[in-house]
Amino acid sequence: MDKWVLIDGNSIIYRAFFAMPPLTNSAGLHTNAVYGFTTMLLKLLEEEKPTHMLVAFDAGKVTFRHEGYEAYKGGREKTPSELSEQFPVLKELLQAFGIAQYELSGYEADDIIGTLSRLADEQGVETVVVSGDKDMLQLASDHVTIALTRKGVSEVERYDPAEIKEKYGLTPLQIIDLKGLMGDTSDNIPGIPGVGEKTALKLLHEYDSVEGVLANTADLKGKMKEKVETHQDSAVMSKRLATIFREVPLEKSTDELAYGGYDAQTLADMFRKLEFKSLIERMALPEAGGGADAGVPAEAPTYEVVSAASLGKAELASLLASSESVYIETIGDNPHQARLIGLAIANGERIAVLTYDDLMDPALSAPVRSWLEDEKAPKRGYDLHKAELALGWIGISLRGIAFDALLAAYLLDPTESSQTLAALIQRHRLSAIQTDEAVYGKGARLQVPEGEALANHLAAKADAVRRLVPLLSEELEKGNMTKLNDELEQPLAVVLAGMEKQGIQVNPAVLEDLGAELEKGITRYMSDIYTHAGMEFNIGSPKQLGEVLFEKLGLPVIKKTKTGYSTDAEVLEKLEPYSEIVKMILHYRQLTKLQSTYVEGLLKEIRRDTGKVHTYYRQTIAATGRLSSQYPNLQNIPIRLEEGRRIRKAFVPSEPGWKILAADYSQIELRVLAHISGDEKMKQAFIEDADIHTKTAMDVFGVTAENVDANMRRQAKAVNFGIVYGISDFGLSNNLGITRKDAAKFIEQYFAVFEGVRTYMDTIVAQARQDGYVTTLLERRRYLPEIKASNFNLRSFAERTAMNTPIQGTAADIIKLAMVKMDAELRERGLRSRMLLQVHDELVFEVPADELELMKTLVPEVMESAIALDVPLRADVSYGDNWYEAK
DNA sequence: GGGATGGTGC
DNA sequence: ATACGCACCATCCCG
Repeated sequence: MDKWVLIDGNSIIYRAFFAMPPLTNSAGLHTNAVYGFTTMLLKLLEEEKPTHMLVAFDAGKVTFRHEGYEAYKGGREKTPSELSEQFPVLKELLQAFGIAQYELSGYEADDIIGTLSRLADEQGVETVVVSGDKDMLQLASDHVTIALTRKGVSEVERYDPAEIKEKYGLTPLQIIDLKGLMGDTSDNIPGIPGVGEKTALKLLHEYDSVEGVLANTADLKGKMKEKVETHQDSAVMSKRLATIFREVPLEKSTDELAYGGYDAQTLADMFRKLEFKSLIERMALPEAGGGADAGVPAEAPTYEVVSAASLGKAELASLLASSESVYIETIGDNPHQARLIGLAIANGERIAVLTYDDLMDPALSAPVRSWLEDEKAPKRGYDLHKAELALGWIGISLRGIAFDALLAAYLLDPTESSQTLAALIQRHRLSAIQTDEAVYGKGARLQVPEGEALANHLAAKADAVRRLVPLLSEELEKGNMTKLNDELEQPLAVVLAGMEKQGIQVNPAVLEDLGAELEKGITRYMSDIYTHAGMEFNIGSPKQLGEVLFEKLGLPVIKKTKTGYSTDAEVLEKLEPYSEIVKMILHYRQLTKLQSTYVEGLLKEIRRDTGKVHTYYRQTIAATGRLSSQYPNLQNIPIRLEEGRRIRKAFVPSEPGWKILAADYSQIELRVLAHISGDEKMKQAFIEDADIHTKTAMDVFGVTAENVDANMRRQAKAVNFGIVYGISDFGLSNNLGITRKDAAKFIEQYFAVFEGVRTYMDTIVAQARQDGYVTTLLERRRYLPEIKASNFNLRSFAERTAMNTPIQGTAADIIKLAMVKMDAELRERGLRSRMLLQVHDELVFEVPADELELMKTLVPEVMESAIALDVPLRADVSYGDNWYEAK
């Protein structure tokens, strides 16, 4: 199915020029209009996925419209040189994109587009016309929609005939009449003086067209009649000028508009010239600078793709023995439900591909299965954690994972948003492969190809992995992260997969009972809220809620969001004194949150076959090195409020008589801070195992332990938290509800006591500025380019990150170490106890009765000895019949 | 389908 | 003229 996108080049570049702030590259070339144009192009490419594309330009100054009306487009300001110098640049850029461009002497861009859109109509090709000019609406039809720039350039508003009808009450062709009547000052088209949009629309609704109006001047009255009658000729001429000419003698065939995608290297070079660094990043274009070796040619494959079925036994065995990489393809985000598509195994010469069906054919796949399960056969791949789970659910255990390109790429830059294989190999300037989206489609249009197309794609990925492995290994080595990868993250991936496959039992009856109870509360609050408001509305809609609270009930507006009134909990708490309805809304929110996210959400995640939920820990998401948890997220199960905490009663052991045992690190982040800052006072506090917040209060307020009241401790606690997050007076003042000045004083007092902490904060920021990155105790790294930004916000954010990441990241390192050690310990001791969950500073196990006593001491022991710091680590352990009881 | 808003955890 | 760090997921609402 073809899709054409036709762009009015002149119109868009003008819009872009005026919409964007001035921008120049270091050579002094203005680039703002080109930049704006580019962002619009990218958006169009992504959203429309055109098969054909054309940017049309006006050619020269004189067009056929000037014949008979020389003043056409007269009175326009001369194009500023800052813009005119960008035209040739834009044309060069379009070439780099591989997008066709066209101009024809004597015609305007409108006319070229009008002619093409006529062809599109005739051929029934779906087409989008992009312009900033409302005139274009006359081209709208069943097949042609018009996208007009709204504000800026990248935002467009689309019009089909129905929408034009709705907005103006006109057909597309009547848009011409509209302009005939009202004129257009920017094109110096006169229309009928004194007739604006309002009047013109009224006339057209009555008489349909310019001709209709002129034929019925008798019906008109007074001034209006006079105006129309005296300017009849002007109206007719204006209509003619406004009519887009749709019979331009094009010298281009529509085949020449075909868009085949851009060459990443060419585009990257162009962007580099323009200094569009953010776009290079965003599009994951090859990084290294132009020069002689720019433009890595897309090499012809150096390998042979074969179906495993076509290989002889010996051939397959030899390939497996010499394999350098494996790519295992799954479709679907949740690996516990992902569809296994197939796999490709590569050595330098040959790549064998097995489809899912091949894998399910025992005769054919036996050697491959045993290779996959062979601990001693090393596998180098991409996202083998996910592969291990997907394989696990079809009865194949993946063993012998030696290297994972995804994991390595994450360690090399944990903030990189796209770690897809396609992005990775572009970053390493290897010859490109197709993106998954290009091969498989997405969303509703997801369609996995069969046969050769699939085999080639899997093979390309396996080969990409094969070539990436040595590059990534070397980079890890350079970054001192080989050990982190080989001895912590990689082993952890296997431990995590084990926990996830094991899953945790959830008792649905507990959730259902809780759900029924919540439902009652929700119903009650809902009706109370309606009564109070004097109307029914959707309480869950911040928009409607805002209208009720701030317009109907007239409560004071505390805070606004981009789109309207803010109604978050912080705002509502401030509104409590004004109306009883506020508290009801807060309660309603609490209950519906529990109901939808935790009761219904969790029930949906229970697998019928196991009665368990199997979360998926993602190891390559969080910039600090923490894990994240999905499907369901088991790292944010409520605990703070009793109502929510009861959700935890549903998490139970999977075997009768077993217990849930949980152990959590006490103050691990502050202990880490004490260690890395070396602050003597703080270290001493932990060595004495004091209550750190009380101790902080004593030191900061200069009082004895007995004189620390609850409020002082609360404030000290807030400061401690602030310190961990990279403190600012603004943040602390916000949190404690005190003035910024007082907060600043508070922080100053804190630093006066904990001098070592102050020194650490200063040093780490300076170090980040010098190195461009910060590290954790185990050499995990995070780059902070914005630490040098001139923008205060960006820079401050980077500075806080520099303070926080080593702390949060080291804490993550430590619990990860504990997990790997714990897993080994359970194995070596032949225990049946199972590690099930990790919640950042907590580990959750299920434990048979006869191992309970042992585990109560073993778990904290392993956690506390995971690493030796200058302060002791402490883990508290508890257990019960469910997660709630283990407190 | 995706952005905005809001809320849960550590 | 100023958002203390890191996540995931629900609903609403617009296109």
